[in-house]
Amino acid sequence: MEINQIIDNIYPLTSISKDLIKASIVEMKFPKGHILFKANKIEKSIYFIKKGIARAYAYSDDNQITFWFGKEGDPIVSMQSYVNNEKGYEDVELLEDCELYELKTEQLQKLFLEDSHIANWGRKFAELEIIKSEKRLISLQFENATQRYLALLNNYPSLLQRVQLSHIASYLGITQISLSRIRANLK
Amino acid sequence: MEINQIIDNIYPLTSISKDLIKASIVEMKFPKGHILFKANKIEKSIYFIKKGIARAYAYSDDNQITFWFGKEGDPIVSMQSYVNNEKGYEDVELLEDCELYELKTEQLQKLFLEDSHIANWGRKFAELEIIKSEKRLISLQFENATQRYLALLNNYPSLLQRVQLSHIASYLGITQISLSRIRANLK
DNA sequence: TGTCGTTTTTATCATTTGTTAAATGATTTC
DNA sequence: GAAATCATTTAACAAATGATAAAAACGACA
Repeated sequence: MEINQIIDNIYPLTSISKDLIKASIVEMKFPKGHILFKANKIEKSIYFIKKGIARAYAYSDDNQITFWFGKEGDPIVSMQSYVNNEKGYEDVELLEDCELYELKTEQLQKLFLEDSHIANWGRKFAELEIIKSEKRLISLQFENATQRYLALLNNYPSLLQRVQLSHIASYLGITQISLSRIRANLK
Repeated sequence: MEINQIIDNIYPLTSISKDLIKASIVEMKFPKGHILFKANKIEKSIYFIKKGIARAYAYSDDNQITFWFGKEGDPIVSMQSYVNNEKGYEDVELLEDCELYELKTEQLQKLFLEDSHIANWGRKFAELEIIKSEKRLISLQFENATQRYLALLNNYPSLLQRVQLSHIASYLGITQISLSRIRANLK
């Protein structure tokens, strides 16, 4: 997805303000498997996915637990870094060859203070992330694993073709074996 | 908690901007048991808790499931209404006699467009809500019920004295009976 | 204090999910 | 195309949680 559309989908901006954001954006390519964010590090940039797919995970004991997937158009953000300038707890791994738009947090923070439209764009950006997070939370608390699996496929039909089941199981909060059982029961 | 402190804790504002927000705020009192938000309704206001405690819940089949607690200093927001001007899915019930600060969303939206400092305040407000939501999500996905119970008590020591165990169990994503077992095992 | 209604705990059994191990399938590499 | 590696499924048993019912504890209040 192109950067103009990504920016506009968040909040409509005049072309002047949009150009200010775009002037701070650099396009980058990374291969499948690249680790974009490392846990326990303050991330200095946020990204938008032009092409490809990514996951965020953290460790619980020795297990990687995936808690986020991002696809074309989605932002990649370590919220702890972005909001509080603190170390994040997650790795972000690219699951396909990716084309990304990089935006340095420091530059964005400057724009927030210099341009009130961009401040409102940043507000909307955060608000939309809350909605996503809240939906996911409700899904985890209200639905059982089977319902969550079906809902995920519904929201994201190509996920099965693009991502290993072990990552999906982990995202759903169950073991891969349990997901296998669920899939077997659905047949 | 007083409104000045609540506003400042989110993002520091000049007294001019802060006064603009405060001019739109009305203090209100409601008795224990009052239903502040009703599901399937567009909520026109957000609130801040001066004194008291509240919970948000939604129905799953016939069961109320509590997914949020708010105490002194916390905002009460139906995010679907606040962000998208759409119907919320939750009721909010006051669990004690409450003193609240009411802020009409429409007035706040105006302030966002008129005052860039307030726009940044609104951005920070949203960003802090993301952090809360993300922490809760991680807790639900990474921790078992016992760990979640202990973490909740840790973050919120007075909760046990102020809220029924049935609400806490529901918030933890387990039945009250299961919470009883967990508590018995901890002794 | 004693009763009533509500909240919390305990007990029993069924169901779901986790754990470990092994078998099957799919993909890569030489 | 055979071997090696990785992903997925199946099986058997253990542990955690849910459902239902009943008992115990607690609180409000006459």
